[in-house]
Amino acid sequence: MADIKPIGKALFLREEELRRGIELMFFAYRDFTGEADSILAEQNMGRAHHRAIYFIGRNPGITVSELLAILNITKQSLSRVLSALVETGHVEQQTGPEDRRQRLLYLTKTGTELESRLTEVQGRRFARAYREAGMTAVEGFQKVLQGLLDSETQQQAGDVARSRPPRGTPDR
Amino acid sequence: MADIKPIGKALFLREEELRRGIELMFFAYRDFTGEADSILAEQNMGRAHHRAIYFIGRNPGITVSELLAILNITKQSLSRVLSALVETGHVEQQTGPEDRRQRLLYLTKTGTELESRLTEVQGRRFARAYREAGMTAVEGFQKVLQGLLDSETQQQAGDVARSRPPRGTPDR
DNA sequence: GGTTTTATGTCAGCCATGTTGACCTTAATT
DNA sequence: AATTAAGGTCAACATGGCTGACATAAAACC
Repeated sequence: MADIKPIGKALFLREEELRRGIELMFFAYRDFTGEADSILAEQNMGRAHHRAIYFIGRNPGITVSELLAILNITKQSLSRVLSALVETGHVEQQTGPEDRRQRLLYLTKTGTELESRLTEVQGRRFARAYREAGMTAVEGFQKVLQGLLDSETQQQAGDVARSRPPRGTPDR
Repeated sequence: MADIKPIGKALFLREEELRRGIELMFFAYRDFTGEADSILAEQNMGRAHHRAIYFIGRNPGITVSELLAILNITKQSLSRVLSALVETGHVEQQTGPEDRRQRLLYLTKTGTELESRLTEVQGRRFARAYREAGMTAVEGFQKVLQGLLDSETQQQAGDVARSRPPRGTPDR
């Protein structure tokens, strides 16, 4: 910001810098999801299952509507995945105690185990990257990713991080 | 690294920090690709087309094999997309001058225009995020994303950034 | 010079995951 | 009693991965 450079070169640098970001995002996201994808494939699941499991694990007792709001997909798409997860015993649905139309979602033991395994491999990757890059870099990383979000997402993303008060545990 | 904290809390913080990273990656990637996806949808294209266009634009004269190595998909998947792009006049294939089995890939004028448009929207998003976050943050961002890559990808990603010597322009 | 390897293409079919649209049920709210 | 909200279901379609099988042309090798 402080230095004044010849406009031509500044623009060139800027474009290169931006392209570098675009490419890094592509490669990093691919590799970041790759390991989890392999584990999921063993269980005949895909990324969609992973996302559902992840956010249910993060927000026990979340409603379908709330989950839809996080994932930004149609209820039909989510429904397919949820049915499969209930079928395979990874997710449990409980009728809402106050509003009985709602189905509150919880991970079962199996679901929790899978979630841990998946989060662990992804966590390891982050732990390595964070360790190598150092604390300052991590702050910058988070700051930039925050800035890449749509403004509507910035709300949500914060909410997830702040973690809704979980709606009780399923009585079993 | 330097500070010694009660193990319990340190682990809790660590896990929260890692989950924050995982979630930010998910949301940021989704929003980052969202705008481009809309533009592509207008033209009846998807992300796969975008990736091909992007990397051909970045490496004029790239061979199908090289492109496959970057994208990490099967030749059948790429072939489908490339055929479509040739059909719609976004990409041109030229038989390799030295090895005539190769088809060197180039963007046409139309292809270049689309590439610019797509890179521009994504670039704008990055430019905003970079500007808001500041130079130090950007460095950290790049460092962490680098660290998230598979080691094989680290090579490639560097190569793309360093940009192969382009193989001539198509003679028209 | 004949064999093997490489680059590429093509056809067919499968699967996961997104979409839209239509329609239904149940229950809370007004 | 009527409306709204939560949720499900069915059907159909598109995209973009995948595998497997097979074809062709040319380079490279022995």
